[in-house]
Amino acid sequence: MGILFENVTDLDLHETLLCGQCFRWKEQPDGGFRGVVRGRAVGVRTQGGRLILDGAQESDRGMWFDYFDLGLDYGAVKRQLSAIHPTLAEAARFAPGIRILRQEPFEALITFIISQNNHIKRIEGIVDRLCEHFGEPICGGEASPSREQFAFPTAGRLAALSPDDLMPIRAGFRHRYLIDAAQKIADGTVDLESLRTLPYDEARGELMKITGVGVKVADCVLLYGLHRLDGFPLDVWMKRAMAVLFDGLSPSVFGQYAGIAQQYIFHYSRMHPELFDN
DNA sequence: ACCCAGGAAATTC
DNA sequence: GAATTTCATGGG
Repeated sequence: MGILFENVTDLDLHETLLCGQCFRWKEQPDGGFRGVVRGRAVGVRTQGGRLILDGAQESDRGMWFDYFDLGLDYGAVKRQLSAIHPTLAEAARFAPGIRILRQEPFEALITFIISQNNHIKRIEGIVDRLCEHFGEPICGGEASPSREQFAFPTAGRLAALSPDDLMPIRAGFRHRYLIDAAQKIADGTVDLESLRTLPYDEARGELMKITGVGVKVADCVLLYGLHRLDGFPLDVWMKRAMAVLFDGLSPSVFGQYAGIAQQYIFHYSRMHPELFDN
């Protein structure tokens, strides 16, 4: 069981899955990755221009095509972005295989609430514990040599909990934010799917109805969960990068693919922390 | 002991 | 209103 995509370009799994946009893919000793998307546990690897999904069902081909954003020509995007600023061109050359995944909106919401004032390493640990404690165990799919795999928890399941029930995941002051988010999704106060087409500022405003969601987390949810590529999350790394590497330039110059530019710059900055020693 | 982490809420000025 | 403090937790 598996799915094969041929002639895949501009995709490097290491760059795409470990650049800080997602938190559930685990690198394997053979260089592949194992992870869970929309309740499907798979292994993923590349061979030249081939993308191989071990344990995936043929009926999910479209879902995986969308997840890795294979319908967008990232070569063309890079040419367009690289013409805007030489440092952006360099950042894109540094990790030319980054793609913006189409993650589940609710998962993006929860994981980026967890991300606030936190390290990526610790975010991954909290998300793992969240799934192990409150996600449905997955049967079938990719054989799991080490450990059972779990779907990301549903909003309904989390909405029924109280903040103290989250103690085992050790997310600290974020527990009440997570429960508030789950409740507002479960009861329809915030409709994530409607945010795909809403004007950007209105979509952001909807997300900010949730306690614990400010401008930055909202921008991350819109970019990584709803594929709003015009979003440009400004975290501590990006603020430093714009100030130091782009001389205070406004992100608006990056246009409709600003979100992709952001990911090149974020990854480039994180891999070159010495640029900001002062 | 002290500092910071893909921020945002609560408090204070 | 704008600036500062606090919020759990863990690693350096």
